[in-house]
Amino acid sequence: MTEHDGKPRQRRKEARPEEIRRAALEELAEKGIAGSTLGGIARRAGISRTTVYLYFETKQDIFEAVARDTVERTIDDAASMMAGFEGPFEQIFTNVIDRIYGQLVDGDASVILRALVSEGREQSEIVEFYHREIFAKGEATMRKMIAMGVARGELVSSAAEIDPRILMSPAIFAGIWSLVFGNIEAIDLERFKRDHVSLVLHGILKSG
Amino acid sequence: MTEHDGKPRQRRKEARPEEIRRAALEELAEKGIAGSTLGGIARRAGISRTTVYLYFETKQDIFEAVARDTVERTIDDAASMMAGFEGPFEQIFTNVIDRIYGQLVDGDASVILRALVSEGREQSEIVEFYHREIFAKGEATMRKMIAMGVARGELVSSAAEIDPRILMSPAIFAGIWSLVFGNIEAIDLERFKRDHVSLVLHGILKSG
Amino acid sequence: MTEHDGKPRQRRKEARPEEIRRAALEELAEKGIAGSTLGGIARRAGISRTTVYLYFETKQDIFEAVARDTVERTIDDAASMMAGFEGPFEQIFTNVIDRIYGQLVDGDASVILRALVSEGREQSEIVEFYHREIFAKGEATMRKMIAMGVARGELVSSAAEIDPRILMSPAIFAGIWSLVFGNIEAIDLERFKRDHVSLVLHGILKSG
Amino acid sequence: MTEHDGKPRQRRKEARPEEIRRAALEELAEKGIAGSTLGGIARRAGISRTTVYLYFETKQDIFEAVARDTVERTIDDAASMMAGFEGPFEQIFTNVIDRIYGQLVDGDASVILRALVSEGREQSEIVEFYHREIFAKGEATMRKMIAMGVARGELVSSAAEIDPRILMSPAIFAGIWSLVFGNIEAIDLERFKRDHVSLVLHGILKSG
DNA sequence: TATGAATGAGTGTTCATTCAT
DNA sequence: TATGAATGAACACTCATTCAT
Repeated sequence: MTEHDGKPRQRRKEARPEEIRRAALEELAEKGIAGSTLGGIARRAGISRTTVYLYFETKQDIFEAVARDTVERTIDDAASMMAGFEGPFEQIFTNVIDRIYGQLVDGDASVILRALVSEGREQSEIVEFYHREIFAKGEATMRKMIAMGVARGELVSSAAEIDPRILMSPAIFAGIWSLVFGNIEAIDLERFKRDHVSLVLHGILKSG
Repeated sequence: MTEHDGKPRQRRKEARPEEIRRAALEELAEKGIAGSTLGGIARRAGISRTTVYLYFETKQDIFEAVARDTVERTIDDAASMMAGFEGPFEQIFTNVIDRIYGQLVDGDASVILRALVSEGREQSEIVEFYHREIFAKGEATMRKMIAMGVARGELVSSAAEIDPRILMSPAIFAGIWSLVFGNIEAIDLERFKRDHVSLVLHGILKSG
Repeated sequence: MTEHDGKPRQRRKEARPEEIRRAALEELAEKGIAGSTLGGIARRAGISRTTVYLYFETKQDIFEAVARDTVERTIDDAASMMAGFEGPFEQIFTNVIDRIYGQLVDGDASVILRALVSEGREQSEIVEFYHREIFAKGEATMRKMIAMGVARGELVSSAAEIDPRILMSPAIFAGIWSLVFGNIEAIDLERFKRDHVSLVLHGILKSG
Repeated sequence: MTEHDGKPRQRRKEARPEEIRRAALEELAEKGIAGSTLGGIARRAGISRTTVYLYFETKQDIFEAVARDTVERTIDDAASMMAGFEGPFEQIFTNVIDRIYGQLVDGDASVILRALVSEGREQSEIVEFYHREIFAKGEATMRKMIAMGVARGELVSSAAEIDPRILMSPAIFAGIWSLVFGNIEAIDLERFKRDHVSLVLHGILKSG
């Protein structure tokens, strides 16, 4: 039994890499990184197993490409985030958080996140890449945003000291929760986001 | 070359399952779920590969047992958390958060967490188990704690409405971060915890 | 389709390695080193492909073992050659040549010889091994024999200067000829040996 | 990544087959017959893998052509050998032997020789071809030469009975030795040739 | 003529699992 | 209880060859 179903050979040089990446992402989402096979990817892409090797040197390469691809889109999205640095802090922050959820819960990034957690060995180049390109940059952006809020007098000055990753933790949590427990107990995302923002802004203590 | 190295065959059929579980946890921590093999587990346990089958029906079974095991210990720990429901809310919360970090960042739970994320298929029984026994209970506990804080007048009344998972998200995040990026950029855990608690309590907005 | 034909599992721990080596030698003889597959070896040995891995770590290992094995037997045989260092030179030489043909033309050594020629990359450990254990030793033995002949006054003194490999070249040639052209034009071995000995002893020039 | 590197497409359909043969010979010399790939040949020839199929039907065909090609050159060379059938036998023989070494040790024939030994299946057409065109003819030539020597009274009459292949065996041996052990222990070719000729002419026995 | 795209058949190797003792 | 022996299923990857332009 072979992967592809014997359709006439189609020449799709341009489109293939993208198709393969998409197929790989699908496979990844469904089977996890351990369960993903080249055969599965090929089948999803509608090509033969060997054709994959025309575009990628190795299985690892495919997944790295997928990760990079997703990263790039995430980065592009992040860049557009920067643009909206106007208005009151609350609005900006809400906006940013919204974007993060879009990527991490609904978008492809959640699949990559899972792969990262699964295979995350420290020596992996892709892990370093992700750390450098996504998390470090995201952290820096957050820091800048907070500094701005402090400068404007909207935030308490101690806010500048807080580890910015804490401010976005609930989004990561939501992404993982959806992956693992999504079908058992889905998160009411809108509410969750609202609570997230509200907590970050006001805390829960009475006096403040 | 076989797995076990011929150590004196100790007659401890009672202890075996526990030994295997411990070995599996080690293997899991070191190799990740994809890289874990029965042979590796057997070697660590000092027994032969086939002996494992006397105690567990399948590889999957072992890991489920390990997860359950860890869960139980986590639950016991959680139970002890309940005891300390005295003093001001801030102190209680700090205490609880401390425990969670202990489990999720330093303890065995992080290994299970990774496995959960890696292999987490919704249909998996172990996922349901984990959801039911850990997260749901943890959520309930948190909710109770908050309700208490509100009742005592320490917390804003709207706190009772907040999804309690948000309050512990940074801990989950820290656990995952340590697994994935731990060697690239370690988290200053004490500071992170302090920031976590502080944020949850006060938020970052000025007026409060 | 698997290799072995579904016979009940037989436990033959002791005998297996030898059986596998024999199977590998067969396969080697029939298919050459390029055409030899693990599956073929397994089939010949009447076991499954994976069983081979219980006894050898890699395909390369098998062939090295086969080569070593054959070498050892050849060496043992060579050792027994030494014993016969009595009688007139002509007789001794005839004896030795006889042995060499036995190994190189009829025996397993021809198969190894072919493999050596086929795969003989300089870096290969097995090539060095063969050179050191077989050819160098053989050369030394020949040299000793000739020196003895000279000392006894049976051989011209210049014989001691001749590269001893020349004296056994026809045997190597016959071995290779049999491998390559054996079925097209078989060598009349008895005659060939007689001619070989005669040429080495008397040459073809009239005066002498 | 493709094989050819986009050099200006030269219109030389005449030259192509020859170029491919040359490339194949290179590949054969470097990688051996097992390690030779169509891709490698194409790359060396500076064309694409599929272009090869315009000139040769199959990989096997290429190698047969290469062998034939080399054979032809060897035959041409052998023909020129014939011309020099003047002078004393010793000189003629020395000349012929010299030529054989030139082909078999230094020349392309050694590469073919190795391939022949490696893949030499009896049913192979190329083996028959080689046997018929090279060895049989060489044998005949040698036989003629010896007959001449006997007729002239230079050689013992029994020389006519000797299998002529024996007389050239050391050359074959030297060719193979160089291929296999060349890097470990090179042969001093001049000396080897001298010894070879000397042995064939005089033998090593004292009285003669 | 020339080539890039595509593929089927095959290879060595790993691993969870079963058999026999 | 414990284990060594054995195996089937699977997988990543290679390569000669064909298709379509």
